[in-house]
Amino acid sequence: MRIGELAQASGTTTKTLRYYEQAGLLPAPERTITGYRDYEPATLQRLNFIRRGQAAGLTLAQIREVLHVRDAGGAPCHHVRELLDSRVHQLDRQIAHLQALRETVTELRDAAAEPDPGACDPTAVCRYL
Amino acid sequence: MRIGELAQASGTTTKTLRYYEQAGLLPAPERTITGYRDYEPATLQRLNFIRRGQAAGLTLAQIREVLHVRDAGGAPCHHVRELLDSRVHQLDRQIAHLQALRETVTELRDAAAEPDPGACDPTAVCRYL
DNA sequence: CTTGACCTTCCAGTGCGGTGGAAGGTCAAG
DNA sequence: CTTGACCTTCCACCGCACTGGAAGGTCAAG
Repeated sequence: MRIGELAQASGTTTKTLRYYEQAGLLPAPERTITGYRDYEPATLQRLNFIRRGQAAGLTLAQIREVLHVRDAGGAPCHHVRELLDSRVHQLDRQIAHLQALRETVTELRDAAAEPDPGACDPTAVCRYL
Repeated sequence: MRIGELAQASGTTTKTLRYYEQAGLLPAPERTITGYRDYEPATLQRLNFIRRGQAAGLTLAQIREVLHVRDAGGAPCHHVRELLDSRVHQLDRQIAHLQALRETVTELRDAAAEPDPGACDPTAVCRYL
């Protein structure tokens, strides 16, 4: 299949597919006599995998590592589990951080809800922040 | 005060201070005869405000707007309240999104905790993601 | 034979908040 | 007078995941 076809089938763009190739996420496909990329249908599975990885918040670099393990003939299960595990911990930290921030910002906003411009010191810019 | 002094007093770098000036967050300071930047001490308050804004997750562009309101002689209380309010809503959305993602990723990780490489289809790369 | 959709490569830019480094001027201490 | 810390401008680069556009080749339909 040609690149436009694959792009449509996978819900992405030709630009992105060429970028993935250059970034080592997709292997360089066969070419037609005239130089057009000619993808195997299985590439669609690979792109779906990439999308699932992205949906889980993995970086393309992490996804690429998994793909390379698979391409080298290995079973990346263990590697994937580790990635997911560290991702869960990262999410826990992010969530905790955002929740604490939400507390702080909410307090600031409530304090600013009934402003008293007269009490402000212009050199401090705004006492509500 | 010179730029290095201000950088140390504010806990940032000379690079960042010049960047803030170029970005419109700091006004161009006086210069000594030899061209050195000569900051007023009040600039420290301004930098503290910028840091508080950043700590609340505001972008430099948003902080700049507040500063410009203040520089124009206005009281930015109302503007600040709106910013903080929209920031709270944004945080709510981010937290909800990350929590849902955490659920999904946790499930994936648990499924991958006892892997069965034999059941995998290499063309799908990894069935645990 | 032309039109228009598709493909190719290559280079450059996006947003965000800086950071790095080169080439050169200034200042205080010794 | 020299040394070393500090300052100046300017231009370029970081990560991340693309995106835009120019200049040109290919293909099928009409």
